[in-house]
Amino acid sequence: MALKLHNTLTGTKDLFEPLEPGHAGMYTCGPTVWNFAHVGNLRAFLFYDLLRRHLQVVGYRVNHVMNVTDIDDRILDQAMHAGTTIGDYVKPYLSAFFEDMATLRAQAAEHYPRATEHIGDMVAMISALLEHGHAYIAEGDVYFRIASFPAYGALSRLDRTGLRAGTRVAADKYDKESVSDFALWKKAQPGDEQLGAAWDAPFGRGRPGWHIECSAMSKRYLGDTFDIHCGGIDLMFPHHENEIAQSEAANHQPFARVWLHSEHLAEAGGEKMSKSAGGFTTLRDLVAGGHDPLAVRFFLMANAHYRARIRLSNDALYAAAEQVRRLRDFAGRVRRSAPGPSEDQALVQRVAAVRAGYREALDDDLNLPQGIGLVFELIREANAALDEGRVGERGHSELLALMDEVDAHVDVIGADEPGLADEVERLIAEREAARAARDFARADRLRDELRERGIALEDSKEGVRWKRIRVGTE
RNA sequence: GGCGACGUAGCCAAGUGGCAAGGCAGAGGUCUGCAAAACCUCCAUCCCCAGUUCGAUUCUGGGCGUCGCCUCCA
Repeated sequence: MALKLHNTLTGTKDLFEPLEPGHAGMYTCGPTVWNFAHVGNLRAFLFYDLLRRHLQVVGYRVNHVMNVTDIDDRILDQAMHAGTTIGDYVKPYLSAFFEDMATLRAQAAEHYPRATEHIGDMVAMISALLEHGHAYIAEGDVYFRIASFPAYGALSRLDRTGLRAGTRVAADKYDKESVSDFALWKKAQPGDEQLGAAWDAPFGRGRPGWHIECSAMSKRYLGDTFDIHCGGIDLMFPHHENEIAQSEAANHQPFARVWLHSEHLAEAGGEKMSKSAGGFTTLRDLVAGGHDPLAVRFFLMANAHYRARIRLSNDALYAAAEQVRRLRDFAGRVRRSAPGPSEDQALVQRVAAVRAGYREALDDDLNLPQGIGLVFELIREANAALDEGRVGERGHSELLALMDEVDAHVDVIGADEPGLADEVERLIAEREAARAARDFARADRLRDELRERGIALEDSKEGVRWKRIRVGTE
């Protein structure tokens, strides 16, 4: 079965057909590095990760561009308060972003263009828009003329005539021709020079509006028309709508062919997580709270479908940690077990069926939760078969293949185990000696000590196994 | 006010016009020196009311509830 993706433009799940056979170009709206990314941001970024990984699984060579917005109003405000330049202000948050992505095991994109490094591309595009009457200058600012782009609104299906005669919109600037026209370029303000936030342009010194960066940078790295554009659902309007208008008006070519939007992560109370709405949770908060980053990754990626809203909660995170543990325990068990003498043909067929079902679920608009459900069901059956020695050569290799396929997306199974410290090894040996001497009190004491240090032991016929566990109580 | 989404067990969640995946938590059991892991068993009239249908959780209409977008936002 071929890959189907839910395209916001059509509103349906459509067969994915790339412009160029075997290649997939994707542009994903990245972070604004004015602060740490919150878990809701990270959910979107892990959705991108799932998409790029599955495109690779299907066989595409992926060219993934993820922009970094390093200039916007919030950054300007913060830099001004901090008495520094936007470049310096942004630095720690930029590295924090890459650290978080690494902690969550997100694959690196092929390009991470920064807005401030592509001002020239933006200026060129704005100039083209001005030339063709799609933009106009008003008191030094440049606006996009929405009236010049009749197709505006196709993505979000927003009826602009129903716009509320709003307080905020009207209170904006009234030198715009229409309230919906948006800024492409903002005239330099007195403080902007010190912040390092002003550039020369034929239409006056200033700084870019927010939307233009994505149009300019996607063009630079992927061309006028490209395969996939992703973002959080809140970017659909107006950001993505504006991108389409700018790009298609400037390039006279269709923009992104497929639009994918991921749903929000909500706070425990059910409300959308965002800075303006109050508190927000970062990955660092969760890790400090004792949560395993792998559990966070699994929760954000596999707990629910990307187009379903999810709520962040400790319980959900603990449940995810258990699922990760179960996957890892099972994969480890298969890996270390030698194929048994007898082969349960029914099991072999079951594994093959689950492999196919898993792939089919992912091909169906990246339905990882469904695929994972199939896998867990099989794990129970396979564990039983392993208990009874019914897994032969075929079953063994089928199971290994399945777990590799699962890990190609979730990437929590092969995540490195830290090496066993010499001291821990010594303690295990000591405990074994105590057990052999039937000094169980001493053996249990040693096991408890290790547990307190995050090492859990499992006695089995093949010997003592150890693994890392979450330390402390919740 | 306009547009839209969602409501499945204590919690998270997939899904389908025909006996309701999966995970977590819980109860009982097998195994174990004790544990852990694993396995077995148990745990849902799919928000309410109408309609269409042989049959609806799934389709249609209405209601109630939750949330999102319309304004910076992943």
